[in-house]
Amino acid sequence: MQVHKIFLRRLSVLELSATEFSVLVLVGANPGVYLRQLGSALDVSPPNLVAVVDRLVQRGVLARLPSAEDRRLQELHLTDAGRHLLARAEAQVEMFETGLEQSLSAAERRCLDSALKKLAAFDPPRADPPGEPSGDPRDDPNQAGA
Amino acid sequence: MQVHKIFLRRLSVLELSATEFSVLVLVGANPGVYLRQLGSALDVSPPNLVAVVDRLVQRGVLARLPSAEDRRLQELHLTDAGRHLLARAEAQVEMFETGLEQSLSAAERRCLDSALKKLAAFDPPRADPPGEPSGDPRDDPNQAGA
DNA sequence: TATTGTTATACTCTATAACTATA
DNA sequence: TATAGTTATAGAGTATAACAATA
Repeated sequence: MQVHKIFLRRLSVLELSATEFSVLVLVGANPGVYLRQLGSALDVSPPNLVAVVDRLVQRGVLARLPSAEDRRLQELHLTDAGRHLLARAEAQVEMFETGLEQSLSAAERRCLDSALKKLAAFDPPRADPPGEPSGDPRDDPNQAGA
Repeated sequence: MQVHKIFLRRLSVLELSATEFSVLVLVGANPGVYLRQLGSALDVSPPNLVAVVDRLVQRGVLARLPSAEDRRLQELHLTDAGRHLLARAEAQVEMFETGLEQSLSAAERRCLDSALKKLAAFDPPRADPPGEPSGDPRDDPNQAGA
């Protein structure tokens, strides 16, 4: 979480949130993606993504182009300013990641990587004993005690 | 982040947020703490903590007792129901942590621990080149490009 | 004058229902 | 009817200013 905070601070230098940065990266790598595709890739619902795209469009870094085949769709593209901003952001992030990597040895990086992969794959053993979620009637709330 | 999500899901079984759980743990370990002390320990501002405490008091797990010496202060204590809920929550968390630990070998745990400690201590090299934050006038927003 | 708990307020994120225009 | 983008709205989480009571 500490590392994530520093990552966000780096992006904030360019007035970008993590979501906005992700949008730039994904649109840059997939010119013409549709809003819904972008949203499912980022796990952001369409209603919430509209505001993000709006802001980036008004900022002049993103453009909505109507699709020729299906007039419900709109292709998302980076503008020239968008490509420039993305390049600056990626430079910031790369610098950040390099700094991070250098604070660990090669062996530590390998070990961390493998440990985190295992933790990310962790599927918790279901352990809901037949006790009620919270409305436990035996929990009569009464006096305090020091 | 994935692990944190699972942690939150465990607590949600008892209808507890991470902050609420922290409050129960800290008040349980420090009976009589004041709201401001609690807030600075949790990095939650007093205005925001009031609502959290309100909810736990109304739920019957926390109690506000007026301080005898300074009538501006209020001691926070767990009720009997609060101690019971805390015990259940700690059991959930302990089960969760045990599951996590068992998905790694002892060597992996040691290595992960040391690597994360180093990353948490990471202090980013200041790298703000004399470029403007974002209002760069040379970023004239113009046409898109596929 | 300073401090504790509190109210009010605002701004971001997130989540859901419903609308429009297309298909 | 189904889908894409959109609007409106509500709920959390977070941040700041200001207030009453007390020191």
